Amino acid sequence: MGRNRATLADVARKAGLSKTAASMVLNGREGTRLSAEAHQRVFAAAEELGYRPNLAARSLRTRKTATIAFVSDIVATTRFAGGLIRGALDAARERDHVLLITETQGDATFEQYAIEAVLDRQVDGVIYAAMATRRLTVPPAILGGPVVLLNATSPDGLPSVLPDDDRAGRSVATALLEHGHRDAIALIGRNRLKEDDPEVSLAARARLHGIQQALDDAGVTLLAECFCTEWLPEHGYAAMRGLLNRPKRPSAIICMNDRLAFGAYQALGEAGLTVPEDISVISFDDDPIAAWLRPSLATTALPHEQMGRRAVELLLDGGATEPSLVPMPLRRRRSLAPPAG
Amino acid sequence: MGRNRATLADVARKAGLSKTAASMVLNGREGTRLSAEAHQRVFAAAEELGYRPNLAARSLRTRKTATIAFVSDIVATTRFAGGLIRGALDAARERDHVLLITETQGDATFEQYAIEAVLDRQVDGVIYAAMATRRLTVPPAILGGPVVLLNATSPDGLPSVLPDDDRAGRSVATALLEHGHRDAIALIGRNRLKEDDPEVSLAARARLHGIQQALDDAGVTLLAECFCTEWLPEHGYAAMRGLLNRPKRPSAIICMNDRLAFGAYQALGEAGLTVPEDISVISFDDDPIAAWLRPSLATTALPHEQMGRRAVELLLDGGATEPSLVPMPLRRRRSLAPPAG
DNA sequence: AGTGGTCGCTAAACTGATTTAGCAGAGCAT
DNA sequence: ATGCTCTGCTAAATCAGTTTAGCGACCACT
Repeated sequence: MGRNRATLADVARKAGLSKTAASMVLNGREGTRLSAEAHQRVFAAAEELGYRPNLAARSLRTRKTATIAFVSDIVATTRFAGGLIRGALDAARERDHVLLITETQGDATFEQYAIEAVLDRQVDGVIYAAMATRRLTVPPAILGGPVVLLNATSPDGLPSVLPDDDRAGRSVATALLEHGHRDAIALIGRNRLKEDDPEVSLAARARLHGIQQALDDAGVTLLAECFCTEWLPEHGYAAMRGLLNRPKRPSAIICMNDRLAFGAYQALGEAGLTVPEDISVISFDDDPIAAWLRPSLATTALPHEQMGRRAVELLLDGGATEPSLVPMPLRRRRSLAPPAG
Repeated sequence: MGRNRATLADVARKAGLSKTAASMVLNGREGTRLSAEAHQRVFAAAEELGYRPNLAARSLRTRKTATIAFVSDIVATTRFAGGLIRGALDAARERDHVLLITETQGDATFEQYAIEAVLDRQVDGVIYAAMATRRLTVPPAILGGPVVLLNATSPDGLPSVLPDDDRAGRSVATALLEHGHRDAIALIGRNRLKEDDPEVSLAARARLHGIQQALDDAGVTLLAECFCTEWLPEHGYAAMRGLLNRPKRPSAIICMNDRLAFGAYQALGEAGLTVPEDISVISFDDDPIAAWLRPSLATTALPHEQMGRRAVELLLDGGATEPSLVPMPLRRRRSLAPPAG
């Protein structure tokens, strides 16, 4: 790869100047007194030779690699990761950086390996990303340089980027209230583990909190709350069936994520009920399926790209130490309507 | 990052030997005549200092970085990419390599930039990946070193990795034949553009070919074929509705991908028909939604992890120049049954 | 004439590894 | 005593850049 690339020495020779001069000109160093003509000659030579610096050599001296490590537990390879990586890639490119991606798969040995691998390559900083929004402790090895937590926080007070699930919870509840739903709103996706253990999830608690705040403010209480061991379609399906067996049918459902909502749709369809005429549905994440459902599902979007971008910005430009909360925009879609009759 | 790491010189000093000796011992060089005791001392010193070589320095000398570039048009950030990247990451780790990921977004300027960025970092090879299985021409700049095409082929005869869509087509059709479907099989997702232009898609043509071969072999002809401008749920929905308006109702549907099948499910549900009792459905991709649908959707899985893995293997271990076809396993699920009546 | 300052530029050190060439000493044969 | 080989190790070059220290020429001023 990259055999016979022109070196700085080649450029200098062609320009009839020293390596020093060539280096200074190409780096646009201020305060050097090289003549305008010398500049011309160096630029011309570099251009002609198609010169590109060898970054390995440069970083040996400067201890900068213009490379960021993106270390994740498992996020890099899930459908949720795409946006995070894309945002990070974009922001990195804008700053002339590049991303070295590794995955730990939640395995301590792999994590150790991944971190050594990136540190050996002298990365300028590490973005440590988690698939589920949660609290974690970062491996001490990476604390020697800049670190930003993505979709996670740590007790160390490291800079971090999180989605604003609390406000999302409020938006979701408020959207239902605005449509006139009050005393027949049900919630699918309560989960003690997720709500109580910040190392498992921060989102569940925050979403729930936001929802309850907004309902409290309106003097509304939930008609029912369904607990789910996981947030997968089958659990949403089961929960929805359970709800339909109760005496009072809900006028609206809040699902803790879109997959639950997908399951709820299935149960509603089987029961011969239509969304939103019979029941409104709203949820969280803006998974691609949300837009594919019939009718399309109102939801609050996890701002993955923004988050990835913000992480790079915090890492390279520095920034606040308190968690950086990224808003989750509400996607108003067809699954909302005023309560029937 | 990585300030005050011990250097080889530190190790050598502590071991009371030269850098040369330390380097040779740590690299396990054969044919050197260093004493067993010297080995001990070097290992002990390295261990004690937590020595890790500076790979920038090493690669300056050796021209190897143990780093692979993963350049993709847009694949890195879509739900389809996860598996490709995960497989590549796994295989790379097994070979002590790491992945530098960039995305071109299909934009020539970005592509140019991405390629320069990775070449400047002296990567050992490039995996050039496409989101849609298709033919493309690779930018000449990367031809200076090893290249493997992932989910793509090129006219240059570069090594490439493709899913075996043709065989998948056969599997799909055969699965229906085995269930006894014959003269009432319909196909959703014909698309001239995808079928005829290899720069748009190779999969459509191959899948179709496989399907038709299997049907021809059984002396069966399709009941109907629906053309779709895109392979999204809404198109599957529309196509399915069209099919249900025809005089003879199909006993089974083949969808060219799972999203189309998802749309078909929606139309079937609205029409009050049940899968698989009234109509069997089978498709391609094994998108996560396939398992979430009710009933779960039989499909042929795009072997993303295998493909990513294979790409790294071809790149590092060398290999055949003809396209490497990775089998697409059939996922037998609940959406298949013998025709009604 | 001597001193000092600015201008325009370069030699050489430095980064941390690998690799080539070769040295000192021991052992042995002549 | 001389020459030879083998053993066990090291000095120095090298990779391709950046950075420090400073040199020679020219000018101005006292």
